[in-house]
Parts: sequence; structure tokens; C-alpha cells
Amino acid sequence: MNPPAQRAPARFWLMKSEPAECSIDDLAAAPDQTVPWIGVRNYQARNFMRDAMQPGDGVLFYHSSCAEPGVAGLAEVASSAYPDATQFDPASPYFDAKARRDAPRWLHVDVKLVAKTRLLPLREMRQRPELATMLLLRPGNRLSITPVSAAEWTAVNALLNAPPAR
DNA sequence: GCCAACGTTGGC
DNA sequence: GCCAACGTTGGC
Repeated sequence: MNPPAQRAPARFWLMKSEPAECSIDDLAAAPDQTVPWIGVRNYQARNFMRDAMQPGDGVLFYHSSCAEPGVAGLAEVASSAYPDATQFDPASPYFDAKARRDAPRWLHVDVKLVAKTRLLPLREMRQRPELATMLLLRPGNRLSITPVSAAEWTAVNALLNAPPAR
């Protein structure tokens, strides 16, 4: 008899969201606790979604451009990539006049809540040697989606379960 | 509001 | 293909 299909090794990601746009509480309140990750307009971030993400991948949900930037919860990739409808909508801030319906430029995945956690502040992340390799912490990093290694994922989860640093 | 670090654009 | 100008991100 056949063994069950082997699941591809899980991958992990950090995804930035401005809480004024979509916070962890907004994600928790969304239907099915799932939101479409619309509005990505950076090719590298798009390519991660298009080429590398798989449903079930782990996501660190990160609050950016706010008073307390940091990881605010855990989520998972809930779909494969599909065209971002806002690129075709002239009324949307994400409208892209060069996008064509028969050749969409911008894609996105759906993201589903796994758990709201304590806020792990960026400030605290910078103090942790075990997180020093994270792309998020690299000077000048602006990518809204970055891959996270298994070791980084484990380390962040440990910190999320630990009491806040003083 | 400042500014560093990029990414994108467009002239050539 | 080069590269300067410009725009954006995002912490501080």
C-alpha cells in the first residue's frame, strides 16, 4: 500500500502589514479569519508569493509603520497565488495602469489567522542574537515579505511564548 | 519630519 | 546597458 503523500517541507515567512490597514485584530475579525493579501507592488515580494509560497506555510504577522512595530501574531498561507483585482480598479490606490487582464502583473495569496500573540517588538528582536540573521533586521530592509528560516521561526515562537523583555 | 536604503523609470 | 533622478518604505 502507498504511504500517505509526503507534504513538502514547511516554509516560513514574515509578512508586514500596517495595522491602520489590516491589524492582527482585523485579521481575527475577518470572515473565516482570512484576508486576501492585496496591494503588494514589489516584484520580489510578488515572486515569493507566486513561486515559493504554499498553503500551510507559517507566517509571522508583523505590524509596520506604527507606534509599536513588531510581530503581532501567527498566521498561515491559505491559498496559492491568484491575480490581485485591485490592479484593474482605477478607484483603488493599488491601481496599475500597465496591468492587463489577460496578463496580470500582481498576485497575492490569502492569509489565515493561527493565533494572536503578545507583541514582540522590533526593539526586542534587535536585542536577540538568535534573530540576528533575520532579513527583517538588515539595515535598509524594505521588503514587505521575507523568508524566515526554520531556526528563526522556532526562535521567534519561543520569544512569543516567553514573558516580554524588560 | 528626517533620512538611509533601495527599487523603478527613462533618457541616452 | 548605464546611471541619475525620483519615489517609496519604514524606523526613529
